[in-house]
Amino acid sequence: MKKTKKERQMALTASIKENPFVTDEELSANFGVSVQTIRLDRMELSIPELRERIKHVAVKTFEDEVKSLPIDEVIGEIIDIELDEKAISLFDVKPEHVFQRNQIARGHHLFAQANSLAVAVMNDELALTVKSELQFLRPVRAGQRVVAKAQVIDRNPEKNRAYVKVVSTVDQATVFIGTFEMYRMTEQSEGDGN
Amino acid sequence: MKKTKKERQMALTASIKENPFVTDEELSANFGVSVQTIRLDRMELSIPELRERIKHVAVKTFEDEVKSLPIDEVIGEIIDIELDEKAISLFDVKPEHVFQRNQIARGHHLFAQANSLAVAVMNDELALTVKSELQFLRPVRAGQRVVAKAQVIDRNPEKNRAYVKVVSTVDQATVFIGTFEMYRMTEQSEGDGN
DNA sequence: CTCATATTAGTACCAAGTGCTAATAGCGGG
DNA sequence: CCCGCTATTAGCACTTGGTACTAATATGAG
Repeated sequence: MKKTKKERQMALTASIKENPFVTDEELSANFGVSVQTIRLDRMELSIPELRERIKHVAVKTFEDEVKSLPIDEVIGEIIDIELDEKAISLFDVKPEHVFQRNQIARGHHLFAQANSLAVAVMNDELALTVKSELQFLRPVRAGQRVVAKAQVIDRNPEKNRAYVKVVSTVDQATVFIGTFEMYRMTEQSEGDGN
Repeated sequence: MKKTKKERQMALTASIKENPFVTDEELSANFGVSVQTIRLDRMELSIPELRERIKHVAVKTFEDEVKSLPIDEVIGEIIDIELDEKAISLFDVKPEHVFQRNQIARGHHLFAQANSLAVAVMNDELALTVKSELQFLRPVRAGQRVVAKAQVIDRNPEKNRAYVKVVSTVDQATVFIGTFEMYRMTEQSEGDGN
Protein backbone atom coordinates (compact mmCIF):
# COMPACT_ATOMS: atom_id res chain seq x y z
CA MET A 1 0.00 0.00 0.00
CA LYS A 2 2.27 2.72 1.27
CA LYS A 3 4.59 3.17 -1.64
CA THR A 4 7.28 5.75 -1.73
CA LYS A 5 6.93 9.36 -0.79
CA LYS A 6 7.21 10.33 -4.43
CA GLU A 7 4.34 8.12 -5.45
CA ARG A 8 2.17 9.49 -2.72
CA GLN A 9 2.95 13.01 -3.78
CA MET A 10 2.07 12.20 -7.37
CA ALA A 11 -1.24 10.76 -6.28
CA LEU A 12 -1.83 13.69 -4.03
CA THR A 13 -1.26 16.20 -6.80
CA ALA A 14 -3.64 14.31 -9.05
CA SER A 15 -6.17 13.94 -6.30
CA ILE A 16 -6.27 17.64 -5.57
CA LYS A 17 -6.35 18.56 -9.20
CA GLU A 18 -9.34 16.35 -9.73
CA ASN A 19 -11.15 17.59 -6.67
CA PRO A 20 -9.78 20.82 -5.22
CA PHE A 21 -12.39 20.76 -2.47
CA VAL A 22 -10.74 18.05 -0.43
CA THR A 23 -9.34 18.81 3.04
CA ASP A 24 -6.01 17.67 4.45
CA GLU A 25 -7.88 15.45 6.85
CA GLU A 26 -9.69 13.65 4.06
CA LEU A 27 -6.48 13.30 2.15
CA SER A 28 -4.69 11.90 5.17
CA ALA A 29 -7.43 9.30 5.51
CA ASN A 30 -7.25 8.44 1.82
CA PHE A 31 -3.53 7.91 1.83
CA GLY A 32 -3.23 6.37 5.26
CA VAL A 33 -0.76 8.93 6.54
CA SER A 34 -1.03 11.66 9.12
CA VAL A 35 -2.37 15.09 8.45
CA GLN A 36 1.08 16.52 9.06
CA THR A 37 2.53 14.41 6.30
CA ILE A 38 -0.06 15.76 3.93
CA ARG A 39 0.82 19.27 5.00
CA LEU A 40 4.50 18.63 4.44
CA ASP A 41 3.69 17.18 1.04
CA ARG A 42 1.64 20.22 0.08
CA MET A 43 4.51 22.45 1.14
CA GLU A 44 7.02 20.57 -0.93
CA LEU A 45 4.69 20.62 -3.90
CA SER A 46 3.65 24.17 -3.12
CA ILE A 47 -0.02 23.34 -3.26
CA PRO A 48 -2.01 25.98 -1.39
CA GLU A 49 -4.48 25.20 1.34
CA LEU A 50 -8.09 24.32 0.68
CA ARG A 51 -9.45 27.82 1.09
CA GLU A 52 -6.93 29.34 -1.24
CA ARG A 53 -7.61 26.67 -3.81
CA ILE A 54 -11.33 27.29 -3.68
CA LYS A 55 -10.83 31.01 -3.82
CA HIS A 56 -8.66 30.62 -6.85
CA VAL A 57 -11.29 28.62 -8.69
CA ALA A 58 -13.96 31.11 -7.68
CA VAL A 59 -12.00 34.13 -8.83
CA LYS A 60 -11.39 32.48 -12.16
CA THR A 61 -15.10 31.82 -12.62
CA PHE A 62 -15.95 35.27 -11.55
CA GLU A 63 -13.72 36.79 -14.17
CA ASP A 64 -15.04 34.41 -16.80
CA GLU A 65 -18.58 35.39 -16.03
CA VAL A 66 -18.01 38.95 -17.03
CA LYS A 67 -16.72 37.87 -20.39
CA SER A 68 -19.02 34.94 -21.07
CA LEU A 69 -22.27 36.61 -20.11
CA PRO A 70 -22.30 39.23 -22.84
CA ILE A 71 -20.91 36.63 -25.20
CA ASP A 72 -24.09 34.70 -24.73
CA GLU A 73 -26.30 37.65 -25.51
CA VAL A 74 -24.52 39.03 -28.55
CA ILE A 75 -21.53 37.22 -29.89
CA GLY A 76 -18.95 39.83 -30.68
CA GLU A 77 -19.05 43.49 -29.80
CA ILE A 78 -21.45 45.75 -31.62
CA ILE A 79 -19.67 48.94 -32.57
CA ASP A 80 -22.27 50.56 -34.75
CA ILE A 81 -25.96 50.00 -35.25
CA GLU A 82 -28.78 51.67 -37.14
CA LEU A 83 -31.90 49.78 -36.25
CA ASP A 84 -33.71 48.24 -39.18
CA GLU A 85 -30.84 49.26 -41.43
CA LYS A 86 -27.38 48.00 -40.65
CA ALA A 87 -24.97 47.08 -37.90
CA ILE A 88 -21.32 46.21 -37.41
CA SER A 89 -19.74 43.97 -34.82
CA LEU A 90 -16.23 42.82 -33.97
CA PHE A 91 -15.28 39.38 -32.84
CA ASP A 92 -11.79 38.51 -31.72
CA VAL A 93 -11.00 34.90 -32.39
CA LYS A 94 -9.34 33.35 -29.36
CA PRO A 95 -7.74 29.96 -28.90
CA GLU A 96 -10.96 28.57 -27.45
CA HIS A 97 -12.76 29.23 -30.73
CA VAL A 98 -10.54 27.19 -33.00
CA PHE A 99 -10.01 23.54 -33.79
CA GLN A 100 -7.03 22.35 -31.82
CA ARG A 101 -5.60 20.54 -34.78
CA ASN A 102 -5.38 23.24 -37.35
CA GLN A 103 -6.12 26.44 -35.43
CA ILE A 104 -9.01 27.29 -37.72
CA ALA A 105 -12.07 28.91 -36.22
CA ARG A 106 -15.04 26.64 -35.85
CA GLY A 107 -17.87 27.60 -38.16
CA HIS A 108 -20.45 28.07 -35.51
CA HIS A 109 -18.62 30.99 -33.99
CA LEU A 110 -18.69 32.90 -37.24
CA PHE A 111 -22.31 31.94 -37.64
CA ALA A 112 -23.09 33.02 -34.09
CA GLN A 113 -21.57 36.42 -34.62
CA ALA A 114 -23.45 36.94 -37.87
CA ASN A 115 -26.72 35.54 -36.60
CA SER A 116 -26.76 37.49 -33.38
CA LEU A 117 -25.92 40.63 -35.33
CA ALA A 118 -28.82 39.90 -37.65
CA VAL A 119 -31.06 39.56 -34.61
CA ALA A 120 -29.73 42.76 -33.11
CA VAL A 121 -30.22 44.85 -36.21
CA MET A 122 -33.89 44.00 -36.30
CA ASN A 123 -35.70 46.77 -34.55
CA ASP A 124 -37.93 44.24 -32.93
CA GLU A 125 -35.72 42.37 -30.54
CA LEU A 126 -38.02 39.38 -30.57
CA ALA A 127 -36.67 38.15 -33.85
CA LEU A 128 -36.08 34.58 -34.92
CA THR A 129 -34.06 33.18 -37.74
CA VAL A 130 -36.15 31.22 -40.22
CA LYS A 131 -33.70 30.35 -42.97
CA SER A 132 -30.19 31.11 -43.84
CA GLU A 133 -27.51 30.47 -46.38
CA LEU A 134 -23.88 30.56 -45.45
CA GLN A 135 -20.59 30.62 -47.26
CA PHE A 136 -17.37 30.08 -45.40
CA LEU A 137 -14.91 31.52 -47.88
CA ARG A 138 -11.62 31.54 -46.07
CA PRO A 139 -10.45 30.00 -42.85
CA VAL A 140 -10.13 32.31 -39.87
CA ARG A 141 -7.46 31.72 -37.24
CA ALA A 142 -6.91 32.51 -33.61
CA GLY A 143 -5.75 36.07 -33.07
CA GLN A 144 -7.66 37.48 -36.00
CA ARG A 145 -10.42 40.02 -35.66
CA VAL A 146 -13.58 39.40 -37.61
CA VAL A 147 -15.60 42.42 -38.67
CA ALA A 148 -19.20 41.52 -39.46
CA LYS A 149 -21.40 43.97 -41.36
CA ALA A 150 -25.09 43.34 -41.41
CA GLN A 151 -27.45 45.04 -43.81
CA VAL A 152 -31.22 44.73 -43.96
CA ILE A 153 -31.78 44.16 -47.66
CA ASP A 154 -35.49 43.56 -47.82
CA ARG A 155 -38.66 43.56 -45.77
CA ASN A 156 -42.04 41.92 -45.99
CA PRO A 157 -44.14 43.45 -43.25
CA GLU A 158 -47.24 41.38 -44.03
CA LYS A 159 -45.42 38.15 -43.44
CA ASN A 160 -43.40 39.66 -40.62
CA ARG A 161 -40.21 38.93 -42.46
CA ALA A 162 -36.98 40.75 -43.06
CA TYR A 163 -33.91 39.72 -44.99
CA VAL A 164 -30.47 40.46 -43.64
CA LYS A 165 -27.15 39.98 -45.34
CA VAL A 166 -24.03 39.70 -43.25
CA VAL A 167 -20.53 39.94 -44.67
CA SER A 168 -17.62 39.16 -42.38
CA THR A 169 -14.10 40.22 -43.17
CA VAL A 170 -10.64 39.86 -41.74
CA ASP A 171 -8.20 42.55 -42.88
CA GLN A 172 -10.49 43.55 -45.74
CA ALA A 173 -10.70 39.98 -47.02
CA THR A 174 -14.16 38.46 -46.99
CA VAL A 175 -14.20 35.29 -44.93
CA PHE A 176 -17.91 34.66 -44.54
CA ILE A 177 -21.18 35.63 -46.15
CA GLY A 178 -24.55 34.80 -44.71
CA THR A 179 -28.09 35.72 -45.65
CA PHE A 180 -30.78 35.44 -43.04
CA GLU A 181 -34.50 35.37 -43.36
CA MET A 182 -35.77 36.71 -40.07
CA TYR A 183 -39.17 36.47 -38.48
CA ARG A 184 -40.33 39.37 -36.37
CA MET A 185 -42.36 38.48 -33.35
CA THR A 186 -44.44 41.56 -32.81
CA GLU A 187 -46.71 41.75 -29.79
CA GLN A 188 -49.42 39.19 -30.53
CA SER A 189 -48.83 35.63 -31.71
CA GLU A 190 -47.56 33.99 -28.55
CA GLY A 191 -49.93 31.11 -29.20
CA ASP A 192 -47.33 28.90 -30.78
CA GLY A 193 -47.27 26.76 -27.67
CA ASN A 194 -44.51 24.19 -27.65
CA MET B 1 -24.93 58.92 5.77
CA LYS B 2 -26.38 56.25 7.98
CA LYS B 3 -29.79 55.87 6.49
CA THR B 4 -32.28 53.32 7.64
CA LYS B 5 -31.57 49.69 8.31
CA LYS B 6 -33.48 48.75 5.20
CA GLU B 7 -31.38 50.94 2.99
CA ARG B 8 -28.22 49.56 4.45
CA GLN B 9 -29.41 46.04 3.86
CA MET B 10 -30.24 46.87 0.28
CA ALA B 11 -26.80 48.27 -0.26
CA LEU B 12 -25.27 45.32 1.50
CA THR B 13 -27.05 42.83 -0.70
CA ALA B 14 -25.94 44.70 -3.79
CA SER B 15 -22.43 45.04 -2.48
CA ILE B 16 -22.06 41.33 -1.86
CA LYS B 17 -23.65 40.42 -5.13
CA GLU B 18 -21.20 42.60 -6.96
CA ASN B 19 -18.21 41.34 -5.04
CA PRO B 20 -18.80 38.13 -3.11
CA PHE B 21 -15.23 38.15 -1.84
CA VAL B 22 -15.76 40.88 0.70
CA THR B 23 -15.43 40.13 4.43
CA ASP B 24 -17.74 41.29 7.19
CA GLU B 25 -14.96 43.50 8.45
CA GLU B 26 -14.59 45.29 5.15
CA LEU B 27 -18.34 45.68 4.91
CA SER B 28 -18.54 47.09 8.41
CA ALA B 29 -15.92 49.67 7.47
CA ASN B 30 -17.75 50.54 4.23
CA PHE B 31 -21.05 51.08 5.93
CA GLY B 32 -19.75 52.63 9.12
CA VAL B 33 -21.41 50.10 11.38
CA SER B 34 -20.04 47.36 13.59
CA VAL B 35 -19.14 43.93 12.39
CA GLN B 36 -21.95 42.52 14.50
CA THR B 37 -24.49 44.63 12.69
CA ILE B 38 -23.25 43.26 9.40
CA ARG B 39 -23.59 39.75 10.77
CA LEU B 40 -27.13 40.42 11.93
CA ASP B 41 -27.92 41.85 8.53
CA ARG B 42 -26.56 38.82 6.76
CA MET B 43 -28.64 36.60 9.00
CA GLU B 44 -31.82 38.50 8.30
CA LEU B 45 -31.10 38.44 4.59
CA SER B 46 -29.85 34.89 4.84
CA ILE B 47 -26.64 35.68 3.05
CA PRO B 48 -24.05 33.03 3.83
CA GLU B 49 -20.59 33.77 5.12
CA LEU B 50 -17.66 34.61 2.90
CA ARG B 51 -16.31 31.09 2.65
CA GLU B 52 -19.65 29.61 1.74
CA ARG B 53 -20.18 32.28 -0.87
CA ILE B 54 -16.80 31.63 -2.42
CA LYS B 55 -17.32 27.91 -2.31
CA HIS B 56 -20.64 28.30 -4.03
CA VAL B 57 -19.10 30.26 -6.87
CA ALA B 58 -16.25 27.78 -7.13
CA VAL B 59 -18.50 24.74 -7.25
CA LYS B 60 -20.57 26.35 -9.93
CA THR B 61 -17.50 27.00 -12.07
CA PHE B 62 -16.23 23.57 -11.46
CA GLU B 63 -19.43 22.02 -12.71
CA ASP B 64 -19.50 24.37 -15.66
CA GLU B 65 -16.04 23.36 -16.65
CA VAL B 66 -17.05 19.78 -17.09
CA LYS B 67 -19.98 20.72 -19.24
CA SER B 68 -18.47 23.61 -21.19
CA LEU B 69 -15.29 21.87 -22.22
CA PRO B 70 -16.87 19.11 -24.27
CA ILE B 71 -19.43 21.63 -25.47
CA ASP B 72 -16.67 23.44 -27.20
CA GLU B 73 -15.41 20.38 -28.97
CA VAL B 74 -18.67 18.81 -30.04
CA ILE B 75 -21.89 20.57 -29.23
CA GLY B 76 -24.28 17.97 -27.98
CA GLU B 77 -23.55 14.37 -27.16
CA ILE B 78 -22.87 11.97 -29.98
CA ILE B 79 -24.75 8.76 -29.34
CA ASP B 80 -24.17 6.96 -32.60
CA ILE B 81 -21.73 7.41 -35.42
CA GLU B 82 -20.79 5.58 -38.61
CA LEU B 83 -17.89 7.46 -40.08
CA ASP B 84 -18.49 8.81 -43.54
CA GLU B 85 -22.09 7.71 -43.31
CA LYS B 86 -24.23 9.07 -40.53
CA ALA B 87 -24.28 10.18 -36.95
CA ILE B 88 -26.74 11.17 -34.25
CA SER B 89 -26.30 13.59 -31.40
CA LEU B 90 -28.41 14.86 -28.53
CA PHE B 91 -28.47 18.39 -27.23
CA ASP B 92 -30.44 19.40 -24.17
CA VAL B 93 -31.54 22.98 -24.39
CA LYS B 94 -30.86 24.73 -21.10
CA PRO B 95 -31.84 28.17 -19.89
CA GLU B 96 -28.48 29.57 -20.98
CA HIS B 97 -29.22 28.70 -24.57
CA VAL B 98 -32.42 30.65 -24.97
CA PHE B 99 -33.44 34.25 -25.40
CA GLN B 100 -34.46 35.58 -22.03
CA ARG B 101 -37.49 37.28 -23.46
CA ASN B 102 -39.26 34.44 -25.12
CA GLN B 103 -37.40 31.34 -23.97
CA ILE B 104 -36.68 30.30 -27.53
CA ALA B 105 -33.33 28.71 -28.29
CA ARG B 106 -30.88 30.94 -30.08
CA GLY B 107 -30.25 29.79 -33.62
CA HIS B 108 -26.53 29.41 -33.29
CA HIS B 109 -26.88 26.62 -30.77
CA LEU B 110 -28.90 24.53 -33.18
CA PHE B 111 -26.45 25.39 -35.88
CA ALA B 112 -23.52 24.50 -33.66
CA GLN B 113 -24.96 21.10 -32.85
CA ALA B 114 -25.63 20.36 -36.51
CA ASN B 115 -22.36 21.76 -37.78
CA SER B 116 -20.18 20.00 -35.26
CA LEU B 117 -22.03 16.78 -36.00
CA ALA B 118 -21.35 17.30 -39.69
CA VAL B 119 -17.69 17.77 -38.88
CA ALA B 120 -17.64 14.70 -36.69
CA VAL B 121 -19.25 12.42 -39.24
CA MET B 122 -16.55 13.18 -41.75
CA ASN B 123 -13.96 10.50 -41.46
CA ASP B 124 -11.29 13.10 -41.82
CA GLU B 125 -11.44 15.14 -38.66
CA LEU B 126 -9.78 18.06 -40.35
CA ALA B 127 -12.97 19.10 -42.04
CA LEU B 128 -14.18 22.61 -42.67
CA THR B 129 -17.59 23.90 -43.57
CA VAL B 130 -17.67 25.67 -46.92
CA LYS B 131 -21.33 26.42 -47.44
CA SER B 132 -24.55 25.69 -45.76
CA GLU B 133 -28.26 26.25 -45.96
CA LEU B 134 -30.39 26.28 -42.90
CA GLN B 135 -34.05 26.20 -42.11
CA PHE B 136 -35.32 26.90 -38.64
CA LEU B 137 -38.74 25.36 -38.82
CA ARG B 138 -40.05 25.52 -35.30
CA PRO B 139 -38.89 27.27 -32.19
CA VAL B 140 -37.13 25.14 -29.60
CA ARG B 141 -37.46 25.93 -25.91
CA ALA B 142 -35.49 25.37 -22.78
CA GLY B 143 -35.95 21.88 -21.39
CA GLN B 144 -36.36 20.25 -24.79
CA ARG B 145 -33.99 17.68 -26.18
CA VAL B 146 -32.89 18.12 -29.75
CA VAL B 147 -31.96 15.00 -31.69
CA ALA B 148 -29.78 15.76 -34.68
CA LYS B 149 -29.29 13.17 -37.41
CA ALA B 150 -26.56 13.72 -39.92
CA GLN B 151 -26.31 11.85 -43.17
CA VAL B 152 -23.54 12.08 -45.75
CA ILE B 153 -25.55 12.41 -48.95
CA ASP B 154 -22.85 12.93 -51.55
CA ARG B 155 -19.12 12.97 -52.09
CA ASN B 156 -16.75 14.54 -54.54
CA PRO B 157 -13.32 13.15 -53.78
CA GLU B 158 -11.55 15.13 -56.49
CA LYS B 159 -12.60 18.41 -55.03
CA ASN B 160 -12.28 17.10 -51.48
CA ARG B 161 -15.90 17.76 -50.85
CA ALA B 162 -18.69 15.98 -49.08
CA TYR B 163 -22.29 16.96 -48.59
CA VAL B 164 -24.01 16.36 -45.28
CA LYS B 165 -27.64 16.82 -44.41
CA VAL B 166 -28.64 17.27 -40.81
CA VAL B 167 -32.21 17.02 -39.59
CA SER B 168 -32.93 18.00 -35.99
CA THR B 169 -36.09 16.97 -34.23
CA VAL B 170 -37.79 17.47 -30.91
CA ASP B 171 -40.31 14.78 -30.03
CA GLN B 172 -40.42 13.56 -33.64
CA ALA B 173 -41.18 17.04 -34.94
CA THR B 174 -38.57 18.49 -37.26
CA VAL B 175 -37.29 21.78 -35.92
CA PHE B 176 -34.24 22.36 -38.07
CA ILE B 177 -32.78 21.23 -41.37
CA GLY B 178 -29.32 22.06 -42.53
CA THR B 179 -27.22 21.03 -45.50
CA PHE B 180 -23.49 21.41 -45.29
CA GLU B 181 -20.88 21.39 -47.98
CA MET B 182 -17.75 20.21 -46.25
CA TYR B 183 -14.15 20.48 -47.29
CA ARG B 184 -11.81 17.67 -46.30
CA MET B 185 -8.34 18.69 -45.36
CA THR B 186 -6.36 15.60 -46.14
CA GLU B 187 -2.65 15.55 -45.35
CA GLN B 188 -1.18 18.04 -47.86
CA SER B 189 -2.51 21.53 -48.53
CA GLU B 190 -1.46 23.29 -45.36
CA GLY B 191 -0.11 26.08 -47.53
CA ASP B 192 -3.19 28.25 -47.22
CA GLY B 193 -1.35 30.47 -44.78
CA ASN B 194 -3.45 33.28 -43.37
C1' DC C 1 -40.85 57.82 30.86
C1' DT C 2 -41.12 53.37 28.82
C1' DC C 3 -41.09 49.96 25.39
C1' DA C 4 -39.31 48.14 21.24
C1' DT C 5 -36.08 47.97 17.93
C1' DA C 6 -31.35 48.66 16.50
C1' DT C 7 -26.76 48.56 17.42
C1' DT C 8 -22.61 47.40 19.72
C1' DA C 9 -19.61 44.57 22.73
C1' DG C 10 -17.76 40.53 24.46
C1' DT C 11 -17.09 35.68 25.14
C1' DA C 12 -16.68 30.86 23.80
C1' DC C 13 -16.19 27.99 20.02
C1' DC C 14 -15.26 26.02 15.12
C1' DA C 15 -12.83 24.71 10.65
C1' DA C 16 -8.91 24.46 8.27
C1' DG C 17 -5.37 25.78 8.23
C1' DT C 18 0.30 27.92 9.19
C1' DG C 19 4.62 27.71 11.78
C1' DC C 20 7.46 25.70 14.77
C1' DT C 21 9.64 22.22 17.81
C1' DA C 22 10.28 17.75 19.14
C1' DA C 23 9.83 12.93 19.23
C1' DT C 24 9.90 8.54 16.84
C1' DA C 25 10.47 5.04 12.97
C1' DG C 26 13.02 2.78 9.54
C1' DC C 27 16.87 1.79 7.06
C1' DG C 28 21.78 1.76 5.20
C1' DG C 29 26.49 1.86 6.35
C1' DG C 30 30.39 1.08 8.79
C1' DC D 1 25.40 -2.28 17.46
C1' DC D 2 25.38 2.50 16.98
C1' DC D 3 25.40 6.70 13.70
C1' DG D 4 23.21 9.41 10.57
C1' DC D 5 19.65 10.47 7.59
C1' DT D 6 15.13 10.91 5.85
C1' DA D 7 10.35 10.30 6.63
C1' DT D 8 6.71 10.49 9.53
C1' DT D 9 4.07 11.75 13.42
C1' DA D 10 2.71 14.61 17.47
C1' DG D 11 1.74 18.70 19.90
C1' DC D 12 1.12 23.47 20.78
C1' DA D 13 0.37 28.35 19.76
C1' DC D 14 -1.64 31.29 16.54
C1' DT D 15 -4.61 33.00 12.34
C1' DT D 16 -9.02 34.04 9.58
C1' DG D 17 -13.46 34.59 9.22
C1' DG D 18 -16.63 33.28 10.81
C1' DT D 19 -21.19 31.09 14.33
C1' DA D 20 -23.88 31.23 18.61
C1' DC D 21 -25.13 33.38 22.39
C1' DT D 22 -25.60 36.89 26.09
C1' DA D 23 -25.62 41.42 27.66
C1' DA D 24 -25.26 46.25 27.55
C1' DT D 25 -26.41 50.59 25.31
C1' DA D 26 -28.71 53.82 21.92
C1' DT D 27 -32.43 55.81 19.88
C1' DG D 28 -36.89 56.98 18.49
C1' DA D 29 -42.11 56.59 19.03
C1' DG D 30 -45.99 56.83 21.66
